[in-house]
Amino acid sequence: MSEKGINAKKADDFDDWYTQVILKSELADYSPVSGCLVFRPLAYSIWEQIQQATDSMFKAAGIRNVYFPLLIPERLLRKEQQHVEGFAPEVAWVTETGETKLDERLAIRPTSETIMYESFSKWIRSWRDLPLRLNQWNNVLRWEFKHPTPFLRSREFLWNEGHTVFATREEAEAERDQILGIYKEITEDYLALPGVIGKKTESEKFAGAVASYSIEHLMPDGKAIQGPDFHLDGQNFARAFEISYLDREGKRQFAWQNTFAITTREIGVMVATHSDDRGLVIPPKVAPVQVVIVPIFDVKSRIEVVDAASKLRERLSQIARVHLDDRDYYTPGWKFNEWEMKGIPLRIELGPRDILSKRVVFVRRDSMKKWDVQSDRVEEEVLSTLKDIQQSLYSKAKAFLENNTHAAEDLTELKDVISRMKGFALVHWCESPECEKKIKEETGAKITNMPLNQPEEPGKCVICGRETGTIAYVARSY
RNA sequence: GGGGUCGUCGUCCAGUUUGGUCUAGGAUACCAGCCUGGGGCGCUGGCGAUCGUGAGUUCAAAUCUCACCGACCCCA
Repeated sequence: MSEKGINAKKADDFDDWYTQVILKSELADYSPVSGCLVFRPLAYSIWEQIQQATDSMFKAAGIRNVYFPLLIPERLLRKEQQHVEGFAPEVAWVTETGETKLDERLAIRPTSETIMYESFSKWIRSWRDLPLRLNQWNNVLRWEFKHPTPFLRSREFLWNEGHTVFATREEAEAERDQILGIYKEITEDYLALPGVIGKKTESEKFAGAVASYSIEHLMPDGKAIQGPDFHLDGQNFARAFEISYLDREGKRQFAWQNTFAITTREIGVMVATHSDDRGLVIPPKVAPVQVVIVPIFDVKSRIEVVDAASKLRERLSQIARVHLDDRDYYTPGWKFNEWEMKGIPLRIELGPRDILSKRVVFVRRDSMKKWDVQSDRVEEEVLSTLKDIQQSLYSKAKAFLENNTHAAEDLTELKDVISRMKGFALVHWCESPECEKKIKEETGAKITNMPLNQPEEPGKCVICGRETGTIAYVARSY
């Protein structure tokens, strides 16, 4: 096989395999700037699917889109103490234009809290102005020091950043489950990616937040990676930016705020989770092309076959995103390999023999199963197959997550779970920073998050043995 | 954060150990033509590289030295 194919095995050499899948499927490419990836059409169209699905759910929830500038004046970035400390090392600055040095340097946004909240403080005057629920789809830049990995850790990435403002703490906190519910639906039902939902620890929470929540995925190499997140900001930013309103009694009150995000990292998690040694496997719901029709013809049958394939495409375009590959300078075998590499969920082959017997050949990408379908049943079979692939990818990933989550009672068991079995350990934890730190030192793993539904019965902290009602997920992570 | 491997046509690699044979070789891709077409098919011809960047050593550097940049791997 030529170098077009992937020559690393997912099971043996995960990192090499991951890089090859991304480059060879033409999802993305490296750029001249380290850590800044080129999203090729395939990756970008997957992102558009994620974006459109998420965006319509946000809109249904009453959230509106805005766009704020890329550049943030330094004085704004410095307004919230913990926020600036959290991001300072990773911020890139614009300091001059042409030959002229700027009076005040401008940060390239690592996130937009500070520039948005400057405006919020002007816009919010009365309880009638609340809630204010805004979102923007954009790019952000964080100059990471760890070495970048395509999609999973890049310096520039694309995301949504939701920024909402409420009159009361209760309303703000109620938004949490709504947003996490949307992210859960996107990750599970669209990307076929299961995860564990929970609260981040104090040391891992977002810079400036009161509490952070996340969906954590498990990668095939047994390491956890943070997915979408949601932050309760309390009144921290409201106080720093003077976002206040007059309540019904005419009293001035600080507002309550939240922020939330899903990023292009999900594309990387999706690739890593579902794909195999042949290349990408894309879940049907986010696949830019769900069905590819490959006509098979020789000189004599060419016109007849392409004509039949075009008619089939017309029919199927009513129910699915379908592409007809009628290029005549590649052989069918060549096309099979290409579309498999690119992860298209379902292939339909149509040749002279099929026309005679009024059938077509189906091949599904996830299982590579091949079977005949009668021509008059094609629509029905396409719909049920796509649905089944979507379901099957999720079930497989879910089983992997469950099979790689183990309870650990003490440090010995924890070490065993982390180093030997990989994946998540579920432990009791006394919530002390000392024990959290010790987990990291002793195992190289960290607390990813704490499940929202905590157990009724208390247990003993995995490190110090003190009684505690808190359980937490621990894993090595990206 | 610490350690390691590597950088040569678009891509993957040989050549570096022992400087001269390199006017840098192969495969693949690409272009033209033929042939084919149910798993990356075959044949002929063609295009394609100031050897990552910069300095140094030398009569002579892809090859030796130093610095920088970048990619990848392992560990925390």
